[in-house]
Amino acid sequence: MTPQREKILHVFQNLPKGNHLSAEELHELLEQRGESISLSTIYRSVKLMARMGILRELELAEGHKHYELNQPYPHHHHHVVCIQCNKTIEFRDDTILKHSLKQCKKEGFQLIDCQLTVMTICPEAIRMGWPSALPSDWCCTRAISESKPN
Amino acid sequence: MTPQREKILHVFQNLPKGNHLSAEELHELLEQRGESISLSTIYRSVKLMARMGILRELELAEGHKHYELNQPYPHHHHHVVCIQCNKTIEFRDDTILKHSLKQCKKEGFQLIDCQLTVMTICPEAIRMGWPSALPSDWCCTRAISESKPN
DNA sequence: GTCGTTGCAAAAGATTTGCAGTCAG
DNA sequence: CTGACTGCAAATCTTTTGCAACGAC
Repeated sequence: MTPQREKILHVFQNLPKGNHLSAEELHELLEQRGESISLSTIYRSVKLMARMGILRELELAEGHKHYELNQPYPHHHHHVVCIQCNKTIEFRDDTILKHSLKQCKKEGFQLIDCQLTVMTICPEAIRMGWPSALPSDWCCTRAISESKPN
Repeated sequence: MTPQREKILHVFQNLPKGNHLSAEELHELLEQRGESISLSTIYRSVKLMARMGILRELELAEGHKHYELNQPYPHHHHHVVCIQCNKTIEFRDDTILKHSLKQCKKEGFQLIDCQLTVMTICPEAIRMGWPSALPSDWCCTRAISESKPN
């Protein structure tokens, strides 16, 4: 545990529920607080923490990874993502974890994390006539307004 | 449907069960068959097909995406991945799809695909004393021998 | 001193994009 | 002719790495 790693962990622990950060975003956020940490260190730290099971590495179809705390049982959650606009919704379903554990036991693997990612088209996009009527970069108004929550 | 897209689709349809290809691998494979398609077109095509729900875009912790056919119901499957060596095992569990559908209905989203990815440590790595005794690039012998299945 | 960690700059990859040429309708 | 698609090369973006310096023990 180094000061840098503590700061990073601290950010995630105080992140509003449902938020997740990319390495780049985490870097900017720390920059703004005057606690600047080099981008390399951030990449190294989040990767390390993900390997230790402290953080979850999320792949929400945006070309870069997002990280969030790997919450133990009661706060463990999964994601529904719109592949058109990347709008993301969290949901809890503890049976998923049970099913994952079952598979792990069966094969002798040790579980670190499990993520159910549900790729979807959001209601707005459907309403807009997806897929034919929509250019590939069209985005919900809602998703646009939420895309920079910080 | 263009000749290039048909060829790509054809490759996936004839891929042995359980295999998945990166854009790069798909490109090489077509090259070898003398049906060369430019890498750009491959990227554009697989992305398009993933958006249409024909292919699944898999993120199996290897730094690049893999694709496979998005099989409907009875062949739909999920993945257990070792985060140490990337060894991947497929498993079927149809209840996952049911749970995903439930969430989609609840929120009014239209399901394209759902993927449960279970991050684990494989038995070999545990036996080797993970995490302390293992360098981050250590890899199971089994995973090494399987890493180039084609 | 040694070992693990950091920051910087450079490198490495994977993926995307601009653009001109091609083809079907 | 128009619109969609391809191939090539260049660009972009994220992530990793080499290396010298630093700090704890």
